[in-house]
Amino acid sequence: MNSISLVLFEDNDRLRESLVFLLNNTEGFSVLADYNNCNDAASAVRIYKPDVVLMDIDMPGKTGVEGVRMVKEAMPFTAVIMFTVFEDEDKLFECLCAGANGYMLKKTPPGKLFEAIQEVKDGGAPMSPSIARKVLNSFKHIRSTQYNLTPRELDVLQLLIKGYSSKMIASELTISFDTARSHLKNIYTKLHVNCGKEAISKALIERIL
Amino acid sequence: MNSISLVLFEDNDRLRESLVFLLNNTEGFSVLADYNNCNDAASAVRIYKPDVVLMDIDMPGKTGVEGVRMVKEAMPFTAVIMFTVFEDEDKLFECLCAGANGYMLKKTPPGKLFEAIQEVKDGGAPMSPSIARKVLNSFKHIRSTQYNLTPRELDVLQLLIKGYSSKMIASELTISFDTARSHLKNIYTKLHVNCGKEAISKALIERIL
DNA sequence: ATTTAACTCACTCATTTGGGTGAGTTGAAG
DNA sequence: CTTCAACTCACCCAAATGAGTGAGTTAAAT
Repeated sequence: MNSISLVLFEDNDRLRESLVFLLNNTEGFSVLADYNNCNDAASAVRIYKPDVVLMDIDMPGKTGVEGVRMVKEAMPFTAVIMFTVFEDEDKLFECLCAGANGYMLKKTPPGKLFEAIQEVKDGGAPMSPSIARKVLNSFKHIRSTQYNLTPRELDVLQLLIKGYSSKMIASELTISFDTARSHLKNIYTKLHVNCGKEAISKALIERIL
Repeated sequence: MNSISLVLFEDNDRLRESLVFLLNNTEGFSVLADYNNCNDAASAVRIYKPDVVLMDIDMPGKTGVEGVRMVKEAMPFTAVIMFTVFEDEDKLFECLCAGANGYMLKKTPPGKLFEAIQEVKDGGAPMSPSIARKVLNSFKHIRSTQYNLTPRELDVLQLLIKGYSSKMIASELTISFDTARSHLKNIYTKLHVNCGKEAISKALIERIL
C-alpha cells in the first residue's frame, strides 16, 4: 500500500530492465511501467499516476529534458528524478527549469538511488554530490531572468517574502497601496501563480532572489 | 575591495596558521583575524564584521556550536562555515539550528574550501558531499522539534507551502474548513508569525519541512 | 518623433484570511 | 480513572487579498 510506485524512462534496455528487476524485488518499490523513450511520457504518468518518475536525459527522440517538462505539465506533483551519465550544466539547468526534483548520476549505487527515490517521494531533492554544486551554480543564472521580473517587481517580491503585507510594501517603497498591489499582480502573472503564498514558495524554492 | 573578509576560529595552531597564510596569499580573500577559541566570537565579529566566519566545532572552552550561535546573535547576516573533522550527526544538527551556513570537512582540499567560502558569501550553502545527506537527515529530525508542531500541523504547513488555500487544505486532508484554519492559526502562533506568507518563508528558509 | 516598457495610481467586488472564543472527541500517559 | 495533548468543528468580524479594468508619467530605445 505504501510502496512507492514508479515509472521509468531509459533507453538503455539492459540498464532499464535491471532497474525494474531490482526495484520490483525491493520492498517498498514497484515499477508500474517502463519505457525506452519518453515520447508518451505525458499519457504514461496520467495513466499510472506514479509517485516517482525516473528519467534518463539522453534518449533518442524526445530528450529527458522534454520528458520532465511533459510529466510536470501532465502531473505537476509527480516527483521526477533525472538519471543520467552526463553532468552537462546546460541540460541540468534546463531540467531544473522544467521542474525536475532530483538528479542522480548513473554511477550511483542502487542503494543510494533507492534512497533518493524514497527521499524525493518525501518531498526532498536528492542529488548526486558532484552535481549539487552545479545545481547551485545553475540557480545563480536563474535569478529572475527566467520570469523577466522588473527591478521594481524584484523589490516587491523581496518584501513579500519577508512577510510584508501590501500595505507594508507600499509604505516601505513609498508608493501607493494600489501600486504595490499592482506590482504584486504582475509578479503573480509572471511567476504563473495565483497568490502571494505561492509566489513566496516559488521564489524561495527556485531561489529567484 | 571585493575581496572576501574572514575571521577564523580554529584551535589547531598549525592548521589555522596554514589557512591564514593560504587565504591571505590567495586573491580575493583576506583574513581579518584568527583565534584558537571562540570565547570572544561575538565581539570579534562585531569588531571585524567579516563576510565569512570559518568555525571549527571541536575547540577547548566554548565549542563551535556555541560559537556559531554567538556569531549569529551578534551579526545575523555573517555567513558561518563549520569546519570540522567529525561528521557527528548531533553536532551537525545543533549547528544547523544555530544557523550555520555551510559545513566543510577538514579533509576538503583548500581549493574546494575557497570555493565554499565564495559560495557562502554569495548566499549559497556549501557542504561536503558526505555530510550533505546527513544534513537532510538531520533536518528530518527537526521537523517541528523547534516549534513543536504536531504531525497534523506539519501536514497543514506542507500544503500551505504548496500554495494551498485553507479550503484546499481542508479538502486535501478531509477535514472541515474551520479545522484547517484552526490548525493554521496554531501554526502561526507556534512559528511566531502573523500570516501564512510569513509562515511559508520561515518554513522554507529554516527548512522546517 | 514615436513607440515601448516600467512605474505609478485608482476603483470595484467577491473571496480569503487572521484573530478570537468556545467546545466536543479521542487516545495515550500518569 | 482522570488528565492532557492532539484533533476536530463552528461562528463572528474586520482586514487583506486577487482579479479585473483603466489610465497617466517618464525614460529609454528605435
